[in-house]
Amino acid sequence: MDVARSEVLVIGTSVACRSCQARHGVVCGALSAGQLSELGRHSLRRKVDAGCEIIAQGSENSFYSNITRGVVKLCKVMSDGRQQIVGLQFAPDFVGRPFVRESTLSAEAATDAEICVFPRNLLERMILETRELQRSLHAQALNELDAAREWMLTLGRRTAEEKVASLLHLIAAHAETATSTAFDLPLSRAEIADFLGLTIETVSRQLTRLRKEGVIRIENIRHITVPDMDALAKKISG
Amino acid sequence: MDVARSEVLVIGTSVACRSCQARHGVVCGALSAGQLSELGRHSLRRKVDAGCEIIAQGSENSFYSNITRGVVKLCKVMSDGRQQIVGLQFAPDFVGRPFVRESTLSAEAATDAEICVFPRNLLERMILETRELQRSLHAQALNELDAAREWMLTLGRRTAEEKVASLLHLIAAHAETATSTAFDLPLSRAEIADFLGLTIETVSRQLTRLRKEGVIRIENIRHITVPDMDALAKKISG
DNA sequence: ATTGCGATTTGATCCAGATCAAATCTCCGT
DNA sequence: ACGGAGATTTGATCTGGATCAAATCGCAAT
Repeated sequence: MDVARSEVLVIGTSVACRSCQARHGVVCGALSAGQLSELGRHSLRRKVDAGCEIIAQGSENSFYSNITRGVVKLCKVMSDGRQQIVGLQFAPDFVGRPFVRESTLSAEAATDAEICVFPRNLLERMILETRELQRSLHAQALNELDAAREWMLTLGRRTAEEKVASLLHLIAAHAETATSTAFDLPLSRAEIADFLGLTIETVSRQLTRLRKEGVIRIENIRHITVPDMDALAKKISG
Repeated sequence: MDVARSEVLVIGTSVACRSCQARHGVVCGALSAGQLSELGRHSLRRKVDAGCEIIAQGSENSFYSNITRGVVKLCKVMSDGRQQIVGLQFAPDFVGRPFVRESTLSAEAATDAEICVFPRNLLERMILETRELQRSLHAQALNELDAAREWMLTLGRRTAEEKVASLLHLIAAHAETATSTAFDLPLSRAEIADFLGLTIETVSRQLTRLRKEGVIRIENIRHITVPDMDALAKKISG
């Protein structure tokens, strides 16, 4: 854990998990008041800056988290440096791979974020004890699997323009604004490229192409508006 | 269900699921004797030919299965015909997407196969009733998620030669022979292309390239031997 | 305001893999 | 054995996206 780039807000009190529960964190939302209090005593709330590595690829899975604010990217890197983002997670998702010792991917805050961290052993014990927690984590795993497979279609069979449009559509769907026609990109151009299996140059060219076609407006480098969401959707062949 | 291309072996007796249990089917392996008997009374064993569609994309999820023999491919197709295989499943995997009404992908037998089919409602009730079944399906979902993410790296960032080598490596790992240095391809060239996000021509060229390099021998169109598994692994940049 | 540096865009060229086209190979039915 | 049709391989060419190169932008530190 990169302590230098994170700030621990609360340690070792049952207060720690109130925030998760209030936000229906996948873990905390499934626990009884008593369990929540026990979890709270052993958990901590962390504020992490964009870019902070929460889990390192190849490291031991010694803790898990709930995301309470912000966006987390899941990334796999090859020994020669090529890398691929294999998932984006948003509040109130659970982050971690239960029941496996070593992580096969890294998890990194894509934006400034807040997470609620619990020790591995305690969480795994609670999963075994608590039907509702297992059910809730099972449901998240199935949703992530659906998302991963949808993304496999994008990676394998869509063109660069369709890929970029798919990403914008995905981000818009998770944007917190009611209109969701204007949103901040949680990813840099390089991260977008790593998500789409493209280069930054191609991402940039496709964004300017969508802009010239009038499908999006690039208010500034991190902020996009979509005048007509259907026009964007039409760019993604179903 | 494409009944024309399948053969129902046993219907409506508690015998039906013995085969799943003996093979440690993900579902049947998690049930008590009493539950197994109830499941057996409502399940049926089917023999399906290669190419038989088990679940159609967009259809209602009205039943689930255990694979007891053979290989099943999970496939997504776009309206313009482009398609992507998003998963391969082997015995004793469970096939289906619990808790979702409509299937977002199709499942098709890649080889001749046998599956044990249960009705949706019964299985979902048993999941809610039975810790061990939920645990077991949760574990499979997590494993499929790991596999899907590994494959996203392959789709997004590996070259055609690395992709083909990755596929051969994957198949070899699931081959049932003890040596696993010689195996049958469960997929045609077209299916391999759809799994790797390539065209059949590129798949064919990469296979002959690997053959000319001495990494594989193509005994016949569906049968490969790998003289030195490490040489194959070296073709896949980690 | 000015400098400096990383992020982004834009331009020029290249190339891995797609596309188009044609042989071969397999295997099934007669 | 003989057709014949689909599957596979091989060849020729094209092209979308990569790579190499150079502005330009954004913004934090001075």
